[in-house]
Formats: sequence, structure tokens, C-alpha cells
Amino acid sequence: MTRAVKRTTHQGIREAIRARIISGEWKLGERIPGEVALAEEYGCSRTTVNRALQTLAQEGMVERKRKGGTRVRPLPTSQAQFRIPIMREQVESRGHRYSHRIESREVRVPPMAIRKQLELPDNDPAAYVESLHLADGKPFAFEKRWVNLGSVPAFSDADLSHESANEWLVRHVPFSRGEVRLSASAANAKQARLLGTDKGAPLFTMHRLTWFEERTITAIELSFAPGYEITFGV
Amino acid sequence: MTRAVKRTTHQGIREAIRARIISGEWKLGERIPGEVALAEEYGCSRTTVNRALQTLAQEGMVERKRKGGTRVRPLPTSQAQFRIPIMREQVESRGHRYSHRIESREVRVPPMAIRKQLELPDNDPAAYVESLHLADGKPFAFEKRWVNLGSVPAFSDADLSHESANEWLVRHVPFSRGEVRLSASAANAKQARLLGTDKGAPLFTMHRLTWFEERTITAIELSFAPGYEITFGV
DNA sequence: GAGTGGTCTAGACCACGGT
DNA sequence: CCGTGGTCTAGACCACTCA
Repeated sequence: MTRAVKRTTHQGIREAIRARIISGEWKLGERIPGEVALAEEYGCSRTTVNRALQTLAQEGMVERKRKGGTRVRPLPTSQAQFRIPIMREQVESRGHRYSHRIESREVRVPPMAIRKQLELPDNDPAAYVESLHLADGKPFAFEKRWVNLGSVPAFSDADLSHESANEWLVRHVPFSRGEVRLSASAANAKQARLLGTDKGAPLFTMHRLTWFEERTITAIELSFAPGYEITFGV
Repeated sequence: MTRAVKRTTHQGIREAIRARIISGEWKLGERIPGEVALAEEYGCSRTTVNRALQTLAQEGMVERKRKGGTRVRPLPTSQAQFRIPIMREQVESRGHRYSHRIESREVRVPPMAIRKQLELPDNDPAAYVESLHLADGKPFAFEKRWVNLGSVPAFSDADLSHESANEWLVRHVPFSRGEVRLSASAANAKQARLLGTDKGAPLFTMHRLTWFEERTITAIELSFAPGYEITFGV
């Protein structure tokens, strides 16, 4: 049984207002009463109403403008929190045993596209790691990773036998920001062999590029074994 | 030039604390000073510090527990706001002209998997629409949609000549929640023909299932033409 | 110019959860 | 138990933006 939320908490008021919007009492694009009016109606302080409305605005249910008041969004925008998948967590949360295996590791000059992404001076080498993420020993995802040694020189000596390249980097460069691209691509020969599928099979693919304070850190391509899905609520 | 944020606003304090975490002053998993201490340090009220920390918690940078205090997240969780793509917006924001075309429309009993998703009583028919989303007249995405007529009977008479099924539904059932799955799949013959690619080509695919107040509304499969990517910052 | 949201404050009480 | 975060309040001033 769900515990009812008190009427005069910011959560209670938020849900009450949400219900009134959903019920159609205030229609799409329509202006709803001001904070002062709502505070009086609900018998609470304006601060509390403000918090409720700010949350609804963040969720995309209403739009707020000074002087313009608060309006129901004309076209509701669905949005969701998307958590970047961490391999180990992902596998273990499904009740499987996680492991990973380095397929190859070297230092060399990356192809043009990667040099550009990593903003590498020409002919500067970078670390390259190919690895396989496994669930209960079965291939789960294939990872190609380039690491900018200009930004993270210590990566050359990283011991990747017990933690993945990602885990090592997270410990050494914890707060990086990044850009993510999701796409579908056809398995090449190597991917097909390592992921146990056929050449040309459709693979869900994620590219990531991360920075720490204006310096590029690493560029990753993750190809997931067939059947992989990302799921989230909206 | 970016306007500096005042030191005693919740934004300013949030960024100050973020900087101290990034700088390594407080390490991963470490407990940071309490709200009262920070309020004193920054010369503001506890309320303001509270708001700054709540925001950082929401972003996933810190974890907060009563009595336990506030800690830097042991493993930083990257997360992003992901906006559900609206076809028209998506196409028009790239400077193309959006159009769409109904390929087929009928009412019939859906296959088992869809009946289950839509929680349809056996043998109840549903509306089925196949349509193509175009950018500058070129195929962009192929949509297969089932609509639960038990929940939205008016859909039978919907005029889809000027708006897409999605746009019609958004106007009539604006505040639905949903579940999204992203995957990669191989183009079948029809998809290949309509999207102008080859059979077996990898297609980025999005499945959506939406509800309004415990009633299922619609189940959608969107297959994007090759080359399509979703991009977002983290 | 004036109305509306954005934010800060100081104080208060509550609820959770480690010790 | 009792320290910490969670929240509410009443009042105040500010900043944007519409008319």
C-alpha cells in the first residue's frame, strides 16, 4: 500500500497539481494560477508551491516565465534520466558473473578520425586497447578504446589484469564529462568472431568521448552482442 | 563572456563544491562537511547550502544520508537527460522539411506479443498503422504502431492526413508515461524497401509502450534509416 | 511600470539511521 | 540517543518581461 503524501508538502502539492493538469482542468498551453494563489488555496507558504512548480518545470510538465506566469507545456516533452551503463554493474545486476579479457594492447598512432576526436597532434601515438566484457563467461560486449597519453600518461603502466580500462580510468580521472552516440552497425569479421555471431549482424553500438577540464581522455566504441537492449522508463 | 555567479547563490555554492570535489580536495567516497559547516564557511544560510547539495545529489555527484552526512559518490555515475525524439522536431531542427506518409492502416487482431504488451483481451482487435517519416522527402524512419482502441476509441476516426498518429495521440492523450527500449535490428524486406537500404542492414530501433493511468495506449516500433544516431552530452 | 517567478534568510520541527 | 539531512514558514528583495 502506498503511503499517502501529506497535502501540504512540496511533493503532495506537486502531485496535486500534476493531477489537475492530467485531468484536463488546465489544458495544454493554458496559464495556471500564480504561486501566491496556489499557496493560499493549499494553505501553505509560497516557498513550498514554488518548489513543487520548479520540479514540474524540470520534468517538462510546465513552463515558467517571470511575469508570464506558469503554463502547461503546449507539447509535453517526454524525457528520461539515462544512466551511462557500467559494464560490471549491468552484468551483475542481472545476476551474472562479470569478467573481462584484454584482446590486445599497444601504443600506436591512431587513424585520422580518432586523432581528430582526441585532438591529438599528428603522429602522436595513443594507447589502444581491445577488450571483451563477459557475462558468466559469455561475450557480452566488445570494446575498442583509445586513450590520450598526453592527458593520462600513467595509463601506459596501468595494470589491467584485475580491473577494466574503464575502471582504471574512473579511479584516476573520476570526474570527466562526455559525449555519447548510440547507433546500430553491422558486425565486422572480428566483432562477429568475438561476440559469437555472424558477420553483418546488427550490433547495438555506443561511442563515447570523454574530457577532463578541456583535455580529451578517451574515445570508446562498445559493440554489444545481439539481443542487447537499453530499457528505461519515461 | 560568462557572467560570474555570485558566491552566495545556490548555483555559486554548488559550483564551488563541485570544483572542490573535482580538484580532489574531497576524494571518492569521502564525507564532506555538513550543511551547517558549509553555510558558515560560505556565509549563507543552511537552506542555500541544502539546495546546492540536493542538486549535486540529483546529478549523481554526491550521496546524502541522514545522520550519515554527505559523501562524494564512490563510483561517479554519469547520467544524462534524454529527450524522447519527436520526429517533426528532430527533422526540422536539422533544417529539413518534415513530412510523413501513411503506408497502411487497418483494424485487426494483433499478434500475441503485442496483445500481451497492450494487455488486450484475446481476440480484441486494435488499430494498426504503418507510416513513414520523411526528411526533405527522403525516408527517415519507419513506424509500426498498434493503438489500443479500448483506451482510445476515437482513434478509429482520427484524420491522419495532416498530422501523424503520434501528434494526434499527443493532442488527445497528452500525459502518458512510457517505457522505451533501444536496440539494433536487421532490416526485413519491407523496411529495406521503404528506407531505401538492403535487407539485413543494421537499423537503429526504438520500441515504446505508453500508458495513461494504468491503461495501455499504444505500442510503437520505430526503425531509423541507416546512419541515424542519437547523440547527447553527459 | 507592475506582476510574476527566482532566490535568500533565520528559525523551527521532523525523520531517519548510525552509535 | 542524537547528529544529520529534509522540509516548512513568513517575510523580504531582486530580475525578468509583458503590456
